[in-house]
Amino acid sequence: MHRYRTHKCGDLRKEHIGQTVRLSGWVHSVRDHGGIIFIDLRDHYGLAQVVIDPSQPFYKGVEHWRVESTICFTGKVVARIPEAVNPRLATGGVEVVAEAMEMLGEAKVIPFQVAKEEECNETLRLEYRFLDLRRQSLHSNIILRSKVIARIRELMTAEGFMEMQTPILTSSSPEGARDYLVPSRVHPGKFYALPQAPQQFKQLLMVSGFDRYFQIAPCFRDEDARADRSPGEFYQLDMELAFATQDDVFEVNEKVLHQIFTEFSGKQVDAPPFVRIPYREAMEKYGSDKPDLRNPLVMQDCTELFRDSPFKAFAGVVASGGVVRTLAAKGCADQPRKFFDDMIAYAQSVGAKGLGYLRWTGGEIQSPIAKFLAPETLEALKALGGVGEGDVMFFIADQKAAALEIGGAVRAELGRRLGLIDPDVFRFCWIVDFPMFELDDEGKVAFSHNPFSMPQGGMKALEEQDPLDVLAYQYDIVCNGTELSSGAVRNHSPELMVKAFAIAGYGQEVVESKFPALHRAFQYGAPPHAGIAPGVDRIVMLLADEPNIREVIAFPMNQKAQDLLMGAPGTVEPRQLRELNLKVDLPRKFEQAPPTA
RNA sequence: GGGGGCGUAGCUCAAUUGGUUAGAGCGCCAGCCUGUCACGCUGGAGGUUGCGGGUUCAAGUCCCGUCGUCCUCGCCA
Repeated sequence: MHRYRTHKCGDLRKEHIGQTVRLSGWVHSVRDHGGIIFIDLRDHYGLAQVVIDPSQPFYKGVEHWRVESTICFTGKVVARIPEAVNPRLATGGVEVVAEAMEMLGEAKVIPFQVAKEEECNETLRLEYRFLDLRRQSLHSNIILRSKVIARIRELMTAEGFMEMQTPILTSSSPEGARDYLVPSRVHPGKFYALPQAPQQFKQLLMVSGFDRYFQIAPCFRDEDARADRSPGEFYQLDMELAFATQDDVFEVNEKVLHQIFTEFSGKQVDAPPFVRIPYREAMEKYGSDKPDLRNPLVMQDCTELFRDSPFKAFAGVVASGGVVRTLAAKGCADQPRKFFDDMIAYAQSVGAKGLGYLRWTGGEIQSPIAKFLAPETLEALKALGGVGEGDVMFFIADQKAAALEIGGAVRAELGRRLGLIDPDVFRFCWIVDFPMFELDDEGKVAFSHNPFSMPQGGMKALEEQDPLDVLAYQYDIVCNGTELSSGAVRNHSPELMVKAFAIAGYGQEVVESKFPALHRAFQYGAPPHAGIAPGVDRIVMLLADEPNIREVIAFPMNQKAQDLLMGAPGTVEPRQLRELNLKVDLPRKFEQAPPTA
């Protein structure tokens, strides 16, 4: 008989009746009836009920076992009497009558319950992550993550992609997020950087003649956390395709993502091809470059209807170069006054000066602004919004960029409050045609996304167009309002690269010194190539229906980028610093070494 | 770095306008109980109300500061 187990706890069925089995697992719950004790023994696979009779020599000790201890039982599988069958348990038809037991690992009193999943403060959960991971919801999220990644590997391989590794210790890149740095012992004063993404390596693999690359790639960025952004590190399904167009990238991703989302959720998933929305159109209609398409509301322009309006609040905005945008919400005219007051307060909280509205209810128009509007204006608005009795139109007047942003926020809030978001579907879209350049804070032309993207129109566009009008073959994929990834057709021409950098204010020497590998490689026969890198954590988050990314990561850091279980980051020995030729020079605030976790 | 929420027993939470000895459920400890499966019943222990200061006859409650945590803005080529 195996030292620890002949079966898994979740295995036992009626067919095992009569067999002597050995099980090992955690004490999930103890039900002590004085004359008989029931123990639910739990492992990764399930629960089994073990019965301990008072005649057993170990009976006395069992009463004092703490839950979450690990124990090995040997005993006979018997059928439960009909009244004692538990239909909620896969193993509920049988139980194990213990004949021998061995304590494998005793548990202290646990700081929060594992068997009963009640809310618990997150600091404690992170300090005792190994206990939290035993709990069913987190445990099953991590199982889901493993299955999703395994399936992604199968699907990508079937599409002809090769999984390849790229370095973790690499060089710091000048653009993008802050790097995590690793000091070099061999080269005093020099540093490696952890890759923010394997971007340049995967492009080099294309130049190296590999045709289709993918990797479940760790990415390291020293940026502050959000609910959907884990600090420090995260994983991408990184991929790159040689001799490929934007459509080739879309086709593969639509196929793989549709398959994954269909297989691992009960929700309805958009069928390929996914909707493609130009960036500027997305901003105009949804006020966002990651619209949630489950929300049916769409912004419309009604600036001209207010240009000469007696409603000075709006006409004044228009006269000063601003715009008026409207959102038509069907069937919410009978919402209570509080609803409209709350919407106005919400709009103001996101920067609006106000929020106008028209309600078609009781055969008339109820609105604080209706009296300022001519009958023909009201008719024109009604026609524009396609509204009628029972409907409402909301209005935002501001300078264009602000109006779009506020309108986007109001659109999302209306969707939430009015229950317009179908929770049982995954709606995908591609946002395409991002601008190549934008103005930075100082009003200078800068890359708006990725300096490696191919400008649409090539050299001719770079030479002849206003840089701010040049579009890039740059795209995002969005699911239910979550940005899963950015990608691009890459700029594989050294001349185009130098020209693009020149427009952003960098000389050729900058390209050569900051991106020596790509600049050199592209001069020796580079294939046109394109790629993308959907976020694995976010995919699993959507599939698990979790609002927080930590719920799909086994060992996440807290918002301040600390690992409370391992105590990272921590101090190191002076010897280690000397070896690296490093001296720590703390700001006054930290002169007393902060206590480590 | 900025804004907001939260911080009361091991855990989750309650405590009227500032007013008696800060309570409950779960957990823990002890006892009882032979068919439970969130077992049940009885009893018990457990509190610097995050920390420091202030206002007040009186502070968990109000004010100031500080720390922790979460959400968010900045940031995320």
